[in-house]
Amino acid sequence: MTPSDAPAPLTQTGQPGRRPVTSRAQISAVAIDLFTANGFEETSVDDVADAAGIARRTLFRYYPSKNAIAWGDFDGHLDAMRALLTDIPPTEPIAEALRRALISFNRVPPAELAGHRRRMTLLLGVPALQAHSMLMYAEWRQVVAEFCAQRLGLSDDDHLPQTIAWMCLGTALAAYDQWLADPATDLETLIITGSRTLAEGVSALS
Amino acid sequence: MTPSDAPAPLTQTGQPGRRPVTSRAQISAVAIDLFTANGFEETSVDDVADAAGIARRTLFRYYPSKNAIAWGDFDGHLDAMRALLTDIPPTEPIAEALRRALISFNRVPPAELAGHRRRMTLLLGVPALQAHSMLMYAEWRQVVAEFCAQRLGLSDDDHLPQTIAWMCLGTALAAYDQWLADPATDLETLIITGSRTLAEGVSALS
DNA sequence: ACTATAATGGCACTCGGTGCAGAAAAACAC
DNA sequence: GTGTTTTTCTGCACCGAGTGCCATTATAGT
Repeated sequence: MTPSDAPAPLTQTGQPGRRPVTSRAQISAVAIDLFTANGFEETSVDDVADAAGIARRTLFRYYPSKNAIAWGDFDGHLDAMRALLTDIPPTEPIAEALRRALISFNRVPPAELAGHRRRMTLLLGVPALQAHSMLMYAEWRQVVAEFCAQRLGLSDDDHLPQTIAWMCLGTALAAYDQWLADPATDLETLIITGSRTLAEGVSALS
Repeated sequence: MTPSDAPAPLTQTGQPGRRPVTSRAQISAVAIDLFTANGFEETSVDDVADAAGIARRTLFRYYPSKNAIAWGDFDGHLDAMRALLTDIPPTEPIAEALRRALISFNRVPPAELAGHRRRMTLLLGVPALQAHSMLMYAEWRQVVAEFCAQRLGLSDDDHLPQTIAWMCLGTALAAYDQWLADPATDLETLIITGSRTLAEGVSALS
């Protein structure tokens, strides 16, 4: 969740060599415009390259695939999530820590909210992107699993941390689905509600 | 989880027209052999078609994509999951119902265990298949969500049923990952362990 | 033998993605 | 300014997945 665009591949001033003509962020923005307006499948990579003012071949040097364009800079946000979790004091119970991290991670400035919504509509709505997102989520889950493992004195790839990471992902994505389906809802409220189920479990329901 | 091969597109005897020369199940079996032996990316669709003794064009009439071949007949198993859930008596608490369904759904006859393992190794290990699987999981989640919604007197697409469905999926997949990583583990035991976290929540851990 | 039906198979085409080699821009040295 | 080095951009040829179209082949029934 919460991908977006950041600086990324910008050559330092003072370095030799030709300057990049554009940026990953700009390409992603242009592409999302096209995808939203004309549909993802209906928009070819050439269309995006043309709109971005670069050659097709160049586009594939900024992004490894058409799917990846829609995500923009995700690695940057992964680092943010990692920082968020490590900054939480060890006194905080693990369920509360995850709840707070989920909320902070998915908070977006009001100015970016509309754009964020458009992007997430694509990522969670277009089948090809739903599928591709699985690969992004895997990295995100790993970050959560590392935190849980550390807290529980286990290894990253142990069963329990991985299970919790999956559940956190589910909590976030279920909230996003609701939020996208109904613009009147508040994403943060949904995440808080979901975190309750995450913390208290399914047996607390019946 | 737990895909496999079933009859699927077999023309009824007594019908006019040419008989199918093979079956979805057979194609999937042949393909998994190739994928496992030579790698998924390294194996072309033509390779699979040749090994199955049919034309490339014909292969795409059995399966809509290369990715789908690895899954075999999933819809059949979806129906099984649906039946499993509806057969559980309403007196059973929801957490217990989900636990039992997860266990039954993922139980495989010992004779098929080795093949199942090979298939799941591909599905959960190859990036392209991990991604594609997301689309299968979506249908599976929907089945679980429908059950939860009915139990809780809510709509299929309400927040809570969808959240629970996501968590169930996570429980199953985390168990599978562990099982594949270490052949000595028992899948059912892992699912039972995961179901505990699902039922009791994360706050029960610290 | 003739007809209707359903599956197979070949061909050409689109599109996503890659390897390669050369052109273009920028910094620096002289 | 000329030349060198570094980095990016671009065009081209190529591969593999997936599709539309149409002819071909096999089966059942008359």
